[in-house]
Amino acid sequence: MVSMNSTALTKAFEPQAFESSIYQFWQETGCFDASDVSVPDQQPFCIVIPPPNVTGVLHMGHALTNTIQDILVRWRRMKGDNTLWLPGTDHAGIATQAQVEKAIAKEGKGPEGRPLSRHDLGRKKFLERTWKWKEEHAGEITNQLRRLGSSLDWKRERFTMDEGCSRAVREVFVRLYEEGLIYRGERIINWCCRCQTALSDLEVIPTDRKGNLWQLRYRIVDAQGAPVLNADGSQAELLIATTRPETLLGDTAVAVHPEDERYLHLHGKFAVLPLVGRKIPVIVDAYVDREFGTGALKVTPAHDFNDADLGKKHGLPVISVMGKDGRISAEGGGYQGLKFAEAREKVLQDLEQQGALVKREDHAQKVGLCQRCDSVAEPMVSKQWFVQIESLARPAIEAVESGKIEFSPKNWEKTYFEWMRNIRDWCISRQLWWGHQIPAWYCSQCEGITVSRTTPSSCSKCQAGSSALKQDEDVLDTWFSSALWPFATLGWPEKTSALKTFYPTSILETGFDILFFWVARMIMMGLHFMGEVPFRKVYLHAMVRDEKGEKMSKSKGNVIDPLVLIGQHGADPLRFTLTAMAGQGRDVKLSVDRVEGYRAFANKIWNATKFYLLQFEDAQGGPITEPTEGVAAWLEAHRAELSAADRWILSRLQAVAESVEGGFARFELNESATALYDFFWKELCDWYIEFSKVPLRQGGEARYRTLMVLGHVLEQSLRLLHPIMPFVTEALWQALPWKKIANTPARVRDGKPAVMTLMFQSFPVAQNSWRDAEAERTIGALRNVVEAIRNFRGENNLSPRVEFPLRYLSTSASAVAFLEKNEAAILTLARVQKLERLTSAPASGAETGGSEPAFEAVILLTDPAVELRISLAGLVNVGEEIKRLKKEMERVKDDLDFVRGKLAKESFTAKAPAALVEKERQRERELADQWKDLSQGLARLERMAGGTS
RNA sequence: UGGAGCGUAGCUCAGUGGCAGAGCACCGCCUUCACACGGCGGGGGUCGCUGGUUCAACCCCAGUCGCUCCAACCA
Repeated sequence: MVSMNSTALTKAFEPQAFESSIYQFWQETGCFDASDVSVPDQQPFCIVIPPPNVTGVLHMGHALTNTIQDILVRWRRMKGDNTLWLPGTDHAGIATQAQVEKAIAKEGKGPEGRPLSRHDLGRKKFLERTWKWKEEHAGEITNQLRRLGSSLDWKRERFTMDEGCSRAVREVFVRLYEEGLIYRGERIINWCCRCQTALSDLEVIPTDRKGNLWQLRYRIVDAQGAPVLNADGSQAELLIATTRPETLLGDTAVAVHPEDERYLHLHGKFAVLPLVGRKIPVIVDAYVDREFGTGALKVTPAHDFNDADLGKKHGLPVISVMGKDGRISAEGGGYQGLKFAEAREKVLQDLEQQGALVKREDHAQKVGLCQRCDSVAEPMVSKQWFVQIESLARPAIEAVESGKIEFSPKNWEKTYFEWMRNIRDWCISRQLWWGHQIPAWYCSQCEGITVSRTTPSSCSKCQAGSSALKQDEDVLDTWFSSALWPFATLGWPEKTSALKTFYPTSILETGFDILFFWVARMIMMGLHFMGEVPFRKVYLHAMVRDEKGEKMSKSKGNVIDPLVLIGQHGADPLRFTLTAMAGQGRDVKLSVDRVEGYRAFANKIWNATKFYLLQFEDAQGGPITEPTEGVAAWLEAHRAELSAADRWILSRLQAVAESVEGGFARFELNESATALYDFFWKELCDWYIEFSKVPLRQGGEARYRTLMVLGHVLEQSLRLLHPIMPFVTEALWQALPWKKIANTPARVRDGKPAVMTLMFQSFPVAQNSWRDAEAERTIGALRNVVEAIRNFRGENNLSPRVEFPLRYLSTSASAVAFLEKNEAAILTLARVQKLERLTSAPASGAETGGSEPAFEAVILLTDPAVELRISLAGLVNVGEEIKRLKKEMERVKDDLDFVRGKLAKESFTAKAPAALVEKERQRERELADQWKDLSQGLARLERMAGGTS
């Protein structure tokens, strides 16, 4: 048996004192380790981590996703599953390369005094540098995940560029190529001039920009180049509208709507491109919007996605006028070498000079920005590798349609379908160095392509030797390797036992922002290569924002650093906050106040446990011995001896266990969190522990019994809380006197030593036999009595130090019995001197002339049905009590009016359920009685006030 | 343009066809022997707006306004 050294509990919750040592204990004793093979009747449960960028730092989004995953994993582990949470990091092509390039640039100057670039180092040296950078930084984020408490199986940690993943990438690439699903082609793609690479559609963020809409005048000619004249003999012209005049250098057509009457006479004619002089056809296509601009548009197939489609449809030539450096290419004639923005100005100037610029107006437009660097992404034609995606998408759509994969929240399925059904081929080549180099070789002899899992020794087309072969310089999109994550990390393409045990994985938990980037692609690749979905359920959490609901960003300076919060308040309060606030379908607006509030909750748990332990040490009559049969069995055997409070808290424990389980199962973790918060604080601490002080003081059997109940409830609560707050619960659980290993996880049965940890205790299951409606009613009544007296005290600003006797009057035998039985609890909780039963209403002192109390407060209760009386002599002046009574009467009056109004309507009494009507009638009677008693009490007090003044 | 989500107390959010809830903040009283990171009490809301369904609507339906996000072919 491996155990932890437990130390005395500090006075208050101090997470810094135990978090790191507890994590170390878990990790060193193998608590996180999964087993490649489940034991009989053990379920596998697996989540693969969404791999964070290897050189990244933990932000709130990571904190949220990993908290949620850790909760699910810890919960399933406690339920006895063979649980694997697989860690790893992503090489993050562009992001990482950019970091290293930045570092190099700072280091020195290259030729001509420019900052040193990767090209000065060369590919080999640069990659060496990047690997070194990766090794230096990789530990940072994984250590941060540890600080959060993540129970990841670190022995299986993977990296998207490790040997296994790289092999999987090559395998997938080659197979898809052989199946014709990967091709190389010259097509329009998004190009980031700053990052100098192609981007996929997803990596370009459409952004609103203020722009202009210009109208340009084109001259119309016929096929022979002769001017076309209007009816009046003037030169026929066409006005087109454009937001990007500089692209006209590459225009190969103008387009109008086929039914646009303004342009019918131009069908089959040609336009002369200003500045360039090229004769281009007027094409007709229903795609053109007649309402927009002039209803005529210029077509630039090389630099606009829609125009590319049009060009393809109409067989237009593609003229690329922009280079990868973001400057006009040789095709641009006199504009060559200008940057796009410069070219625009020059083109406009020249057009104006020629009289071809007709009009300029303001126009809001969308400009695509590079996701990484925020610079404008230019559509241009380029030779790239693509995945032919449609045949991969089809089964991926079906998998969700058929329910083999379920999304939560469900409405994301709609978004998923929408995207998948309109999916475009995926550009997978990137002009970077950091990443998986494309396993394609070009032959200098025959120009053939050889695609191979390993470096080929000869050209597959002409058999030329390896010296004739040159590997493609480009690397694959980072998301290409991420798409293989669920099976590559489990050993694919080898048929490993881990793959057999854990694929398909159970749940994929991530943010909806990478639904298309990652989730959809994993589904496609998983289905294609494993023949099975990669996961059964997808849970998409919301975004973490600041307390104002704004996206956290470095530039806004509103970033809340999870590590700072962990340092200040501990990992558990942060985890609890994220859990409590992560309701489905709603952004998480994180406020530090909230974290502080839940730190107080952790402190509450801490002190409640301390209270219990204190009782243990103070036991009178020798140390308390553990029942040999165990606490749970003891409780079962002694059920009949339990008090109402005992049965009540045990009943409530079942209710909270059910809520917690339900919340976890339905991904409504906030429900689990709030159920635990309310139970632990408001029921266990505020009431049960207060009740328990009476029997604990009493000693003997009552004390023993109470310690059994309290110990049991506390220990079960720690189990229920553990998935959300692993550190503090483990620290406290280790300090408990009696612990048994309750279940036998796989690793114990493997013959390794068992570990004494809360992590492996069975997760409480609600037991209906402990549900006790009668006890819940009793305690409810008891609370009513205590609260009524506290309320009286509060409203009269009476210090708890001021004790007074309480007298009561009741015609209900059960109410009398109830008060007699619970006298001790009432005296303690309401701080009452003594409890005295009256058999008849006392007359006021003035009426009897005797020694009866001069005047009394009257408090009416319906459950229990009693009239409480508190002598006011020396406590409260009559005026104050009259005020209180009047306020009370007002409340009763309002309620009574409401109920009577309801009952007065025949439509209600006739159509509402009979039970409800009866309930309302009952309520009306009670309120009427109260009203009567209160008015009598008030009249008496007013007489008294009159008499004494 | 289409789709989704959200509008409930000063703030952040739960919530249910049957008399509106929590945390924080606020105001009283209390250093009561687990906890001042605490205890007890209190004030505070036309549940965005307008209609409809219903005996009964914060909840269901239709519309409307506002905010946020996503997908987009209006150059």
